[in-house]
Amino acid sequence: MKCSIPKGTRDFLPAEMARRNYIFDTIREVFKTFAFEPIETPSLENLSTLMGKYGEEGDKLLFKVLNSGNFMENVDFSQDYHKVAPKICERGLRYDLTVPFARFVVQHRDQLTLPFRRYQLQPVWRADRPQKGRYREFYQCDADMIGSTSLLNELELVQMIDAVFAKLDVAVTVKINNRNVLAGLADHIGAPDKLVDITVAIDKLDKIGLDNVRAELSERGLTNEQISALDPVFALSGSANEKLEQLAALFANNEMGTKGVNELKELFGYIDLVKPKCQVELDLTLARGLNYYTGAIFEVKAQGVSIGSICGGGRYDNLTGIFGMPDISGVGISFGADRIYDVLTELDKFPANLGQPARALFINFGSESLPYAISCAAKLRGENISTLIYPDNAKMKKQMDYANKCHVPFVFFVGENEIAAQTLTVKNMATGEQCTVTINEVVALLKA
RNA sequence: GUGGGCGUAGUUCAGCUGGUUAGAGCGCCAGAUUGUGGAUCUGGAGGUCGUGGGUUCGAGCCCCACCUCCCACCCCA
Repeated sequence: MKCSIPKGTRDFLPAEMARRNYIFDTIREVFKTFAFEPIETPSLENLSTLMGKYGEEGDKLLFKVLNSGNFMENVDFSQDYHKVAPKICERGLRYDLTVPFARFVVQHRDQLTLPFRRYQLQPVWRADRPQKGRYREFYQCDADMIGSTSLLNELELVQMIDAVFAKLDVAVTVKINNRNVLAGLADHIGAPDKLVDITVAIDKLDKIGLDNVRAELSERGLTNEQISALDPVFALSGSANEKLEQLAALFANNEMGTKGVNELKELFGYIDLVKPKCQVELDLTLARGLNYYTGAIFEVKAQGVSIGSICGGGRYDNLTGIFGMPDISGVGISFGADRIYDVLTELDKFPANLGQPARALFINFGSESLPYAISCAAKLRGENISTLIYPDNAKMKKQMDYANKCHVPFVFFVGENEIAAQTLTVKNMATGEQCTVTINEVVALLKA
């Protein structure tokens, strides 16, 4: 039988796991530093929890799970599949970590103290067609704060992004926008109902150019007058604060737009104070498709790597409301671990010493010398030094080869000579140097 | 979901206009005086040519379908 795994999923070899864990550990460390607490939620959610939260496209990309048992019972299969699907699939795999988190907050509200900050590192699934940097199963690393509308939260998210990518040594650009500004814009040109169409089209500006954006806006049902009314927005120039001043003037009589501008002004004011290492910019074309965002929206791109965004997020004012707990605002970000992996690979930014399973390997000289090797190995392990005894009395070359391939830095020879003298002969595999020492000297050497 | 490309030993690839027993490098295994690796040399194993149909006297090569992976669109981490 030929074996395989489903399209868009992957196995991870030890060497890959070492690099992946380096990413997860780095992100987790930063989350903890900012006082976030971990939670986990199930892979499966009730489909009713997930449906309708990600827009039309999102619903299509949800993996739905067929009911157990006789799922055909009492179902009229002659009707449209859109109607049949919810009857035979009551559960689905989670699409992101934010919606399940909103559900979690509502469900456990009695046990949570607001404002609540949680982090969550778990896989999500999307029935998308796989591509570069796009998988059907991938990990998101989310940090969200819920129960506070303070823009200090937004600032801290930017600081966390800055900290993570500084640690990973990746140059990134953080793009920030605000849904209220986009809504204000739609309002400004007299097409408040076209908000989604406007944002989707505008979002492609740097990819397809202004003319094509105009064409797409036209296709999406905007009049030429409405489209030209957007021109002042495309013409904005200068620093973030300068753009915001120009925008404020444009929104003089626009409540929604003014709210967005004021929020952005406050946030950029905070950001100026903390002076992040990464590049932070106001990008009025940033839209983000997830339609539960209501305030700030973020997106992070690695400089010099074309792989899409590696981190994204925003504020959602009423996600918990859908589950029966209104007026709770939350804001959060999600790091895409798999894309970050691809970026680090492309940039060759992984530390060289990852994936070293053992610090020490004992050559097996056969049963006579085994008791001594076992006790020496136990001593090293007791000192938290990862140690291996070669399991078989194989040829020396084979054992040395093995040490080489596994990148074991120190190989130990404990045969009859060493046993007689109660010493160990240790070889540094990188330099080839070899010396005979006592077990205590070994511990000091390997811990160094 | 739409469009395009790829698929030959473990791996990276070769394979001429369809024509006998499908090749190479790397890797693997075994040797080169049985307590010393990364070098070299010698020998060896290993392929239902992605899967299933079809065309043909004959198919790795041509045609069709399916699958995988990759690329673009859509959308997104």
